Parts: sequence; C-alpha cells; structure tokens
Amino acid sequence: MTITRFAPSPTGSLHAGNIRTALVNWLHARRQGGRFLLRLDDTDLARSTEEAARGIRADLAWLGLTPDAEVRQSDRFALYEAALAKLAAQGRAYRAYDTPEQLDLKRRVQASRGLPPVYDRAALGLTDADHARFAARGVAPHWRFRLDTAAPVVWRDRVRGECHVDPASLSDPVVRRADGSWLYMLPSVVDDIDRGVTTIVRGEDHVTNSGVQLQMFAALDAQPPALAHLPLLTGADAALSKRLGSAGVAEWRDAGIEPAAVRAFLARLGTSAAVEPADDATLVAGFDFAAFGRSTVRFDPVELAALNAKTIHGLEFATVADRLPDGMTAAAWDAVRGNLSTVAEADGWWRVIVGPLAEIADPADRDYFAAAAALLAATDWGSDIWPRWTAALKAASGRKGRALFHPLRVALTARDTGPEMAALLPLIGRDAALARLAAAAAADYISGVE
RNA sequence: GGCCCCUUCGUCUAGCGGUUAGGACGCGGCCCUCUCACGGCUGAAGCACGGGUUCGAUUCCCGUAGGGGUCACCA
Repeated sequence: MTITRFAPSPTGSLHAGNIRTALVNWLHARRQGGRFLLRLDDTDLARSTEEAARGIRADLAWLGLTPDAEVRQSDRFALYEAALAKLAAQGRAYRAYDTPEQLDLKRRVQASRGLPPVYDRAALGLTDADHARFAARGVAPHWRFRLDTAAPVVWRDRVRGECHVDPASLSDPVVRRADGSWLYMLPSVVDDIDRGVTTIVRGEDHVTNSGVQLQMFAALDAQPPALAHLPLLTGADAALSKRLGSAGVAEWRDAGIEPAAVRAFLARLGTSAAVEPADDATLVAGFDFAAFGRSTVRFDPVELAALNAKTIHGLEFATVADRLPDGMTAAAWDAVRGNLSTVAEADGWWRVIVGPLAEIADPADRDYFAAAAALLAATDWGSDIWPRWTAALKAASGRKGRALFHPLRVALTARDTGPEMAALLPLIGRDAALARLAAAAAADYISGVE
C-alpha cells in the first residue's frame, strides 16, 4: 500500500511551499488508495514547540488535508539508537570530537584554497586509545554517518527523472550530537523504514539529502522508497526572485480564500494541468507526478484570489449556508454568488436585499421614479416581475437601455453594479421595492454611489 | 567558490529533428446584457544568447548569460 508522509518540524507555521508539499503527499496517497501520515520532526527540542505542532494540525484541518495517522520523532529515540548501533557495527557510523569552531576553521582553509568544504574524516583515524583519552577527559563524541564515496548515488525521481548525487563532494553527515540529541538525517530514514513509507514527496532543496539518505536505507538493509522532489515556489516579484515568505493559512483565511481554492491552485500550479476550480475527486483522479515541471514556479497571490472567486461562483448554498448572514436564502445566494470575490461579501448583498438602504437616487429622475412606482404598484407581482415591469415602463416613459434600467438599479439597490435585477427584484419584494422607489422619487440630493 | 538543477507567450506548461510552436490563467476585441461578474466567440503575445552537429534545429552537443538549490552538530 502506498504510504506518504508530510514531515514538517514544529518550529513555526506552514507556508505555501510546505502546504503544497503536504497537498501533493495527500493527493498521491488518495490517488493510490493509500495512507497519508503527518510526522512531526521535532528532534530539535530547543526549537520545537507544542504551539507550532497545534498550529500545523489546525492548518492541515483547515486545508482539508487530514492525516490518517500522526507520529512524532521525540517519541521514537530508541529506534534511532538501535539504527545507529547497527550502522556503527558495520563501520558506517563513527565517533568524532571536532568542535564546531575547529570544523569552521577547516572549512575556511578549504575555501581559501578553492577546495569544496568537505569534512576530512580526521576522526576516522582515531584509535581506541584516542577515544579512551577523550572519555577520560569527559569529552563525549558526536556521530557521523560514513558515506560510501565510491560511486554516485543514482535514482529515478518521480518528477525529476534520473538524478545523480556524488557523495564524494559531501561531508559525512553528523547524525547525533555529543549530548545525545538527534539531527534530521538518520531519524527521518529510520521512521520512513519503520512506517513503511513508500514515497517521499518533498521540495527539491532535499535532493542532496536524498543522496545521503538513500545510502542510509541501503546500510539499514531497507528497500528505499520512491522519491519525488518538487520544484520550489518563489514569490511573485521575479526581480527579487526571493524564496516565498510567510503567506500561509492565516493570511488566506483572513483574505477570504477558500480551502478548496487553495487545494485546486496548489495542486495544479507548476503542472501542465489547467488552473481552474476543481473538486477533490477531480484533483485526486487527475494527479500525476509527471505533470510537474522541473523549474522553479512563481506563486502569485493574485492568481490564487482569482481562482478563489471562480471557486465561489460555483459553490452550492448548502456548503456555505452556515457562513452566510442569518436568514439568507438559497435563492439569494444563487442570485449573488457570481458577483462575489469572497463568501463574506454575500453579507453586503443580503443587506441590499433586506434593506434599509441609503438614499442615493438622482433627483433629476424623481418623476421617472414616481412613474415607475405607480406602474409597479399596478403590475401583478411574480417571479418574472422585472421583465414585465420594465417592458411596461419602457412603453410608458419612452426610455430605453441604460437610461431605462440603471436608475432603477440604483434606486432599488443603492449600488451602481451588481447581480441581475431580474433575480434581485423578486428577492427585494414588492413592498420594499415600492418604498425604495417612493424614497427615490422624494430624494433631493445624491449621496455617494458605491 | 565546488557540485546539482533549470531557461518555450506576462505566468504555468505541451513539444521529445521537419509543427501555421498547442493549451490554460491573465490581457485586448466582439457577442450576450441595465451594470459588474458569468458564459460564448475571437485576437495579440514565446523558443535567453553564441557556436557547432545535421539537408533541416525549440528539440542533440559545447559554451556564455541569467535563475534556483545545496555545500550546518537546521530541517
């Protein structure tokens, strides 16, 4: 069975790039009928917080990406210990004592000589006596994973195709600090093995890590999972070409962005599929790693907002009813939704329907409004009242086109633009319409038109 | 700086030696229409540059430029 995992570290809130990674993991799991795990990578106890963990869960819930299970690395240190012991027994992990300062100095020297800043493996030459001396002085070792530098690591990435990483250009990664705490690299592999993860989906900033981790899978006698490295997202400002900043769930929610719009947008962005409103079944059914490109993708919040509006235009009343103002009907929603950018804007239109309205009619049209009111009062009310009434008014007033219709829109809605009057007028109702026309006929000023 | 990756309309992409270089979003126009939006039709808009290879390069090779990633006792 396909098992994917989303593995954020609970050190902050999710951003667009993270969220896309989560979404793609979720889509792939759903597409394959598999499971989607949330793994909290909290090996860095100093930086990880409970608050961040709660925030991540809440964000995923808002996004509709509910994990099938959750694990956290801080519960699983014993597993890492066992794995390290296994590696040490094979000579694939070794103790070292270099201080960060010493390592930094080495790197500086290498850089000044034009050499790649790769760890020189000095600790590999340490004898038992050397280790004993460090121990006697109370200096504990940290542990490194010994890379096999004989040949490049090669894999067929689900989105990038054939990938190569040359371990010879990499340092043996430190996997455990002297104080016993764990670094990202090994625990991630151990958990992926333990949880039976079949596909790792992550950003392409991890490709060199994958080279290292593939060796760890092999050293631990595990079948390596499939790998899929997604191109990174960048901000809208191409000139700055900066990595995407903080935009995330909180910002979107405040801006009235729908979770469904985020899912549709992020699922298709950077792929050959059209960015358009799509329900989850469609997104899942159409999901394909091969549809992703290999180059960095621009994330434009304006495009997200546009897709959000389109998404709302297709939203059914039942799915938004609990977020609409009290009393707002399905008919009112249907009349109004095509003019919304956010669901919250429905509130303003509902107030237009139920009133009261500010008087904004043009006094030059007072006689017209009086005639219109009289005609409306004399016309049988019905759902097709607008076309019948305006046809009669056209004949009676001699007006046509914009001069015929637009003053009525303004008098009846106090707005210059909006949904079709044919749909709005029956909702406004006979009495309110007559009252508004009467008020317009009596108006002697124009206040600001929206 | 070393290594890896990328470069087709404004944006996301299709293309895998011979195409009128296709689609989507956005933009313009027209239609619909009282308005905005929706919808329909339609238009403008692209192969980063320079060398090769070839009868023929968007496509293959080399280089240049630009961009991204990575080189942590972060993840």
